[in-house]
Parts: sequence; structure tokens; C-alpha cells
Amino acid sequence: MSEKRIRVRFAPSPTGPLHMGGVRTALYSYLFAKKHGGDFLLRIEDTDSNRFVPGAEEYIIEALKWCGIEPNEGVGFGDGPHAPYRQSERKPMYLQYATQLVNSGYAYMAFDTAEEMDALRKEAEINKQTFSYDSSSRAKMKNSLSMTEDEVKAAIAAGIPYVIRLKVPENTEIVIDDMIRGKVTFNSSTVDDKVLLKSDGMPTYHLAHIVDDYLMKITHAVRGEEWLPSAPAHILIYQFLGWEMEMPQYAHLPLLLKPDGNGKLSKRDGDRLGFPVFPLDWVDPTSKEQSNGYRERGYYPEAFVNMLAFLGWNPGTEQEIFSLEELAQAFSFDHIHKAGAKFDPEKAKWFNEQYLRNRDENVIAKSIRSNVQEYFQLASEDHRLSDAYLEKVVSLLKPRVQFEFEMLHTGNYLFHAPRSFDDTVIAKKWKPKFQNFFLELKKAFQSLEDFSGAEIDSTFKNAAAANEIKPGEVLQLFRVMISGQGGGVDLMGMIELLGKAEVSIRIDNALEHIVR
RNA sequence: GGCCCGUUCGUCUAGGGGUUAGGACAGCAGAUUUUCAUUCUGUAAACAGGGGUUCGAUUCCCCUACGGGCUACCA
Repeated sequence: MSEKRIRVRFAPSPTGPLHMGGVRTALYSYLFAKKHGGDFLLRIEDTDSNRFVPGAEEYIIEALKWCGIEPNEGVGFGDGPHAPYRQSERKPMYLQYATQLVNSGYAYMAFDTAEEMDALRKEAEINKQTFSYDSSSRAKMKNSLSMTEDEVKAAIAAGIPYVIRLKVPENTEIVIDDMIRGKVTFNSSTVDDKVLLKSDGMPTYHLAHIVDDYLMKITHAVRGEEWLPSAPAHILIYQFLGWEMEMPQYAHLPLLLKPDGNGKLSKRDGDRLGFPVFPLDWVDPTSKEQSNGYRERGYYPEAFVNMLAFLGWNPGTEQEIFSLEELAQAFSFDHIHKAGAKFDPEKAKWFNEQYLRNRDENVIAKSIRSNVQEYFQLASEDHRLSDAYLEKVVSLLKPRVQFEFEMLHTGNYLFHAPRSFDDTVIAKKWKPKFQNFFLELKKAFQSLEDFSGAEIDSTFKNAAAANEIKPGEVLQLFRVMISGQGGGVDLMGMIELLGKAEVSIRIDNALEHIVR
């Protein structure tokens, strides 16, 4: 094996927001590079000006940053020795290699118009066939192979637009050694003469990614399975350019499938089933259509990345929670599952829950403070915004939620007195004699010096005994009086947190509601 | 249609010629929590089908079925 430094690139097209499948491709590329102490770079493949979407490139960069999948080279990450990293800015380089291929007889110029091509495709369709521009048909087409030298010169002189096509040989075996699938064999007769350079002078993906991978000294090319059918053409290009020894190793990743039914995961599935398909929120600049992001839906980036890593890969052990560094240590293409993975939104939530549980209470408290203030409209000096108060809130609520933002509405009664009461509980449990009990309890609370959970608990039990009441009779009732709800966080903990004064007020309020 | 890839519990997956086919999510049941949630315990649940090869195939080979991808001057 060579001692070449491992270099892996992520090369998306700025045609819209980065799909979670794209993030996974970036993640695996990144992990592989990190595992081997190599480089990870971001290249923007913007060779199709028609599909360019403003803001998409910025979105890609921001999404990678949010995930912690940071390239050490490339667009948005300080460029590097192989700048520029945007293909539109590398246009002259591609022409050079396309010309080289034509001159060496491995490619040719084709003058066929879009209309002519469409007509041929339609005709083939009628006969239930597919038109293919290849060794079987190119002699009948208008190209530098079928035309005389003079005709070609005349066409160029007349300014007739042309493309450069790869001249794929007939009936030869092409084998690709994929890192995930092993050896895959194709017959060159099933590969069409792909366009290498478009009539506007821009390269297609086929030429561009190869020139760039070669120039940027890429050692491993990770991409989606949808590229496997064109891989033989890519191998041919490497051979024809004389770069066979420098060809990166390809890894074709399985696809991400929709949770229900069949087919690959799309934005529509997210809308339909209510889960995000993109890392960040996105608004389409022309249609104004909105797409939900994991970030805005309250996912921790660590949880999102961890979840994504396990969609098609496993560490070979039973450990499921991995930091990015641990993932990089454990990662290997050997453990990538070959079949597509159906995405499970429930498991995604579970991952977030795990990260929430493991997060320090004071960290969460700091994180939710401004949201709490806004949500409950608290003055900034309100004691409920203090570290101490918020940390207790978090410790009470943490086992009950999967996302930080859920704490606000799940635990709303920790921030304000109940505005309504669960009357079904009251109707079922209330007895007139309880009124006196709760008044006594309130007094007992007020005389308590140490208003702590244990003290509160024993005070409660003593008061009940004094009134010949079993604690079970009034416990849920008490909860409803304090929180308005029949269920919720630990009652004594809640009372301790709320404090003497607030609890007294709430008892009075509740009594007024019940007895009135 | 053609070419290519794939197929283990509902889902993500481990395993790999001889296993009680393991784990996780979701489900169900019980314990604990005088609530709910948490936690714990238990439980149900899978090798697509057919042929080979073999003493023995879920595992290797072939065929079929099913699923997916590609079949653009898009990536």
C-alpha cells in the first residue's frame, strides 16, 4: 500500500439545502479522514448554472459547522493549497483535459442539437427502447468521428455549438473495486458516451470531479449509490488521462429510504410524517417553500450526528452512544451495511433523549434561560431565572422530556401558578373536610424553617395524620392544587422549589377555586 | 425494457458452514415510583422462495421473486 496522505472530499452541488443523506456522506468522509489522520475538504460542484440556488452554498457550510463536521480545507473553510474549490472558478482547467482527450482520440466533438436528441429519444421510446449515444449509434450522429475534418472545421468556424463526449470502447470489461461492494463488473457496451464538456464550456460532473480529485490529490471518493452505474465511465476517464495510478478508491454508500413504504427519503416524507429531512431550516428563495431542520426542532448536533452515523453503519459492538471523536476512532467502511436504510424518526428522538440525559443540568439551565424568560415573560431579575432555580427545574424535568424546549410547556407550572385545574380529579377526590386540612398544612409550612423536600414530606404526613386523613386521599388533590394537573414532576421537589410563599398563594387560590 | 446494487425481528442492525440467531428503537407484561415520567425485570418478534454444494446451510453458488438506483449538455 502507498504511504500517501489520506485526502477525502465532500463535494455537494449548491442546488438546495443539504439533505440528511448528504450530511451522512459528509460525515462518513470526515470520519474516514480523521481516523487516518488525513485531510477532509469541501468542494462546491456548481457546474450547472441552471440549477444554482442562492444561499445553498452558505447553507451547506453552516450545516457542516453545526454538525461539527469541519473541513480543514475548501470553500468556507479557509481554502488551501488547491484553491479555488468552487468548480465554476476552475473552468479553464477542464477545457485543457477535455482537449487532451480529444487529441488523444479518447473523446470527440458532437454537434447534435437538443432537438435532434429529443427526437431520437422519443422515437426509441415508441419502440419501447432507450436511445443511447454510444459505440452502436455514434457513427449515425453528427460528430467529429462521423464528419470529415473539413466539415468539423467548418462547423466550428460557423460557431455551431458542440459538446465533447467520451469515446467509450465497445464490449470490454470494466471492473471497479468498491470499498463497500467489492468488485463490480460492467460491460463497456452498456456505458454511453457521456458528455464531458457542455456547449457552454462547463464540464459535467463526470469530467469535473475526476480532474479535481486528481489535482487535489484525493485518495478516497465517497458518494451515494446512485453513482455506481456511471463509475465505469469514470474509470475509463482515469485511464484515458493516464491517471490510473492516482485514481481514488471509490465507496458507494447505500441510500436513505423513507420510513414507510418504498423509495428514497424525500422532503415530502418529512412533511407528511412530521420529521425534518434537513439539518437546518431552509426557505426556498423562489417558491418560499419551507423545510424543517433538526437544529430548529431542538436536536443536539451531537445526537443528530450520532443517529446519522448509525444509519447504515455500526461499530461491531453494542455501544450506541458515540462522540464525534469516538466515531472517528471506530469508523470503518467494512462495517457499512450494503442495503439502503429506512429512516426511523423515533430512534432519532431516542438519540436526542440520551444526549439530554447525559448533559449537565447547569449547562441545560444556561441554554434554556433566555427561552424561559421570553416564554413566561419574566423580568430579567426574576429569581426563577437564577442558575439555582433553573438547575432544579431541569433536574425535575430531565427524565420526562426528549428535548430542552419541551421543558417549558411540560413544566410550565414551575414558572407560574395554574390558570386552570383538573376538575375531574377534584370532583372525584374532594371532601369538605379537606379544606381545613389544607389550611393547617399551609400554616405548618409557613412555620417550617427548613423548607426542604424531606421536611415538607413529613409535615404533610403529620398534618394528614392529625386530621385523620390518609396521605393517599389527598396527595393527587394537592398536586392539582399546586400545579393544576393530575400528574407531573416529583411533588415534594416541586413544592420545595416553588418555595413557601408561592405554595401558600397557590393553596389559597386553589381553595378559592374549589370551595367558592 | 436494459444495466447495476441489494434482501436477518415492524425498524436500525450483529453474526456467519454446526449459535437457545445477539443488541437497540418501537410494542406488550410485571416491579418500583401512593400520580405520570424515569429506572429495573420479563416477553413477543427475523434469516424472501426454490434449487444446488456439503455430513450439515441463515451463512457459499445458481435461479426466481421482491425492493432500490441509473438509463440528461443534472449532480
